[in-house]
Amino acid sequence: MCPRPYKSGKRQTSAAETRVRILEALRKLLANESSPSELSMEAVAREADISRLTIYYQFKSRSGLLEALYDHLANRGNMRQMSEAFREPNPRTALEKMIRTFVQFWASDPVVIRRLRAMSSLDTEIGDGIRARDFRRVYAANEILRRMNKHPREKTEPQNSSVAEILAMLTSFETYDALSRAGQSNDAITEILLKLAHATIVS
Amino acid sequence: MCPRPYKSGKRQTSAAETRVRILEALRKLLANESSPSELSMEAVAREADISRLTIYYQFKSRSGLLEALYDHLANRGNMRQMSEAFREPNPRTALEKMIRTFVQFWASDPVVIRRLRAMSSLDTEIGDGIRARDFRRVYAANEILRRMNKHPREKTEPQNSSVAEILAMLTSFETYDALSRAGQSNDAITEILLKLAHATIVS
DNA sequence: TATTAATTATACATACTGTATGCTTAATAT
DNA sequence: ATATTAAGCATACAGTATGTATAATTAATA
Repeated sequence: MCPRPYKSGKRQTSAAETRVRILEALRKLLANESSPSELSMEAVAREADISRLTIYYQFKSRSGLLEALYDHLANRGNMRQMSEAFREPNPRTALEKMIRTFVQFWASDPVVIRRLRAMSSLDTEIGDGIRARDFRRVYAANEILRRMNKHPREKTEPQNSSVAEILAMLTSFETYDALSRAGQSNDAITEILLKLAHATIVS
Repeated sequence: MCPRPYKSGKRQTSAAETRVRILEALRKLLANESSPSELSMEAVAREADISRLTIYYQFKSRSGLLEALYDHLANRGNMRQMSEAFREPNPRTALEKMIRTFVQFWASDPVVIRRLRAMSSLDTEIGDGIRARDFRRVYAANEILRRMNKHPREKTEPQNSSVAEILAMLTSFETYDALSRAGQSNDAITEILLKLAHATIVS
């Protein structure tokens, strides 16, 4: 009857390790080209060498598991570099760093990201979380444009208000994926995006 | 024991009508925003007011049904305009017509196309068919570039060989969808793509 | 020593895919 | 006119998936 908090300790650490092991198992299965939609909770549990019910215990549902994977991927890819890009005083350099950061991130695990995003298009639960993260690129681009003074407070010109959205589109996974699947190297993609971004902001 | 061909007649016509009714039912279910992944063969059968087994009879499997939908959508959207773009003698006008054609097509049923493409990313059976159709845009862009004499036989410059792939990326559904979801109108998207395409071919 | 978090085992309800078998009906061929 | 066939449907079944309920186990913590 007495509530005992159990703030932290080995148990929490152990549980966190379990979560990572589950997420890594999921990532491994999704990365396997040969198994496209053979993604069952039981398969993930087998791969992680734990019980199927532990997944439900740690991540409420299938959707919860997949949503957690997106943040896990952001930690694996170097998405922390984005804060570095924001600290960059020169806005043009900031834009360049933003482009390079996202190319590197999308390239870190394209197959997994592609499939995860595909599932999010079919499941609103996951979809909302990913769309919110996608919108951060619009915000980041807007911030950079504001610093360039190319984007004053007055939004009279509709041409200008769409620039951030175009930059967000250019730095999207889908843009990277289309060019990557066409055989372009990551460096080549970066160059292409830098040029297109430049053409966008000077127009 | 005697083989009787049964070439054509009312039965084939009736079967064709059934196929269309099934495809339209599937399209309606996929277009319904509220039902994301509640897409079962039984639901399609109910919507089409036929038996579930008729779907398997007409389209071998679930994958077969979804693959058939893509061609069905191409007929509904005005994809026949692409041949018109090809007959255009002026290559710049041809590129413009290509962009307008695809914007119109993607806009014809974006929710259905998005989900269908998402499923194709998870199912190799459907995925191959859609990737083959996507590649037609690279071919079309290459043809237009060839007519512009911007793309001679010698492929010494890697810069030039990637132009067609960039144009194919710009006319992709994902590019349209990113801009459309950001709130851009179809006309605005067309203008944006025309500018980006222009910036690509003059670089 | 009692309590609790984390994990597991067993079982179950529900739903979906795909196949097998056979039946019906209307169109078609001889 | 009669046999044949395509199209569609009813029932049943096997296999697999998600998610929940219940209870048991183990190790960490109060």
